Amino acid sequence: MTNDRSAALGTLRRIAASEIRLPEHILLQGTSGRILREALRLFAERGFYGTSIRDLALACDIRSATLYSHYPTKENVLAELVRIGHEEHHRRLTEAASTGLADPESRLRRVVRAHVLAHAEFPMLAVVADNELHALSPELAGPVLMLRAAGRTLLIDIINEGIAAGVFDVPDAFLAVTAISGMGMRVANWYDSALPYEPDEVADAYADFALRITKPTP
Amino acid sequence: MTNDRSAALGTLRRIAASEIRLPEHILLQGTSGRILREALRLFAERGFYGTSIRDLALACDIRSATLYSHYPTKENVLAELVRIGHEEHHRRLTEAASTGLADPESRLRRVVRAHVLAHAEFPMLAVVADNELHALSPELAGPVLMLRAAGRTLLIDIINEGIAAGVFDVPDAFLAVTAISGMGMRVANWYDSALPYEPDEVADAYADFALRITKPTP
DNA sequence: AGCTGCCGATCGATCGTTAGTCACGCGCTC
DNA sequence: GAGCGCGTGACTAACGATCGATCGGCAGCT
Repeated sequence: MTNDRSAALGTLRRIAASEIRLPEHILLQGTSGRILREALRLFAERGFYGTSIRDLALACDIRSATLYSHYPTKENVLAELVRIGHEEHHRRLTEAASTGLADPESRLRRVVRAHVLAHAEFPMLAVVADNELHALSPELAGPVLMLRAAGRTLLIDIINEGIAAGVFDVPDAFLAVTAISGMGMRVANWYDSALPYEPDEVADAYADFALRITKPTP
Repeated sequence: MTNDRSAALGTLRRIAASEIRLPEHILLQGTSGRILREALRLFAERGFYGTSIRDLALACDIRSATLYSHYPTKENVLAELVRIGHEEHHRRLTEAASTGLADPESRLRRVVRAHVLAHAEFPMLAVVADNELHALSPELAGPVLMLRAAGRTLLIDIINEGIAAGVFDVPDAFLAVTAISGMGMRVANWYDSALPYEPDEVADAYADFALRITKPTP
């Protein structure tokens, strides 16, 4: 028995969600789109190395060679997904940070909401972008790493700004950032639209948690 | 160029830590121990499917055939690591929950501390146990799933107990549990002993965050 | 001599990728 | 409008490499 990956399927899911979702502005017409969608699902469930070109082709109901009419390599398919995921996440974060009231509390609430919403609305995309990034070569991952750094900086700045203004009081800003961003990232692993929570509710609750963490305790 | 995974190595780490650590009570003598240690590092950095038997053998400075003198299959090596990780985590959690003051606030603080400590002291073990569990066949993963469920129940019970006693006030107990356990799990990905934080400090800070989340706001 | 731990050689299967071919539909010229 | 060239997208077949796993045998020890 050399390789029976399917034996473990359906029992131990790495991600709860089962619906394939991508941002609406991403065009998914034709075979290229179907490949991207099925790759999203398979990479999220089994990982990049756990999915073969033939697995992906089978899911798309095409032959494996046809994949190469649409994407140069398997790695480029992953790179496309990782890029889409990070760009969507970064777009939402920067918009949340720059729109609306400018006080640290309002900004933090909006940014955490956006962070959590992105992970609840696109769980597969978030799981792939977060956990399969390491499978990319440096040249393909480079642009994405800049987006990640920018997002991290954005959150740190808000926290520090709030501390400086006296509206936040947290023992350690770095640890607060890791906690807030970390709990949001994990949402992608457990959230499922079958749960009795709308993404909006989760985002509101987590934004509340973030403010409880950062605001002064009596 | 069929398969050059090493190209992506050293640049995009899935885990910050680089020190191979296992609980002290685990015997690691001889070749079997070296295999387990190197498998821990490789599975944490590249994933189970991203690590070949020959990669593992090379890291241990033995030939791939020798591996099978110590473990029946590659999957069994992973199963052993996943088992150790979950047992250690569960042992710490149950001990924290049952020792010391019995009020919900004290228990929550101790359990979150234990949860975070386990992830900061053994980041590789936590990453493998959390993210590679899906690569196990159902029969090998079964026992571990029970430990996971027990840990989840433990935290939920403490929260609900605190709510019933009136010392906790949280909009939604389930969401609070996902947030608290989620932020702790992510610690394994970013914590590194080279950072200016001791595991104890992180655990204290996160326990503080958990109580800020659960305690009533003024 | 017998046991233990390790290794070289190799198995069949599967990996990512490529080459070559063929059917279809478009816009072109006559 | 008919015939044609051509790009597109799909296919079959196969490549060399690597996969997980197996086997017999050898060296060193008791």
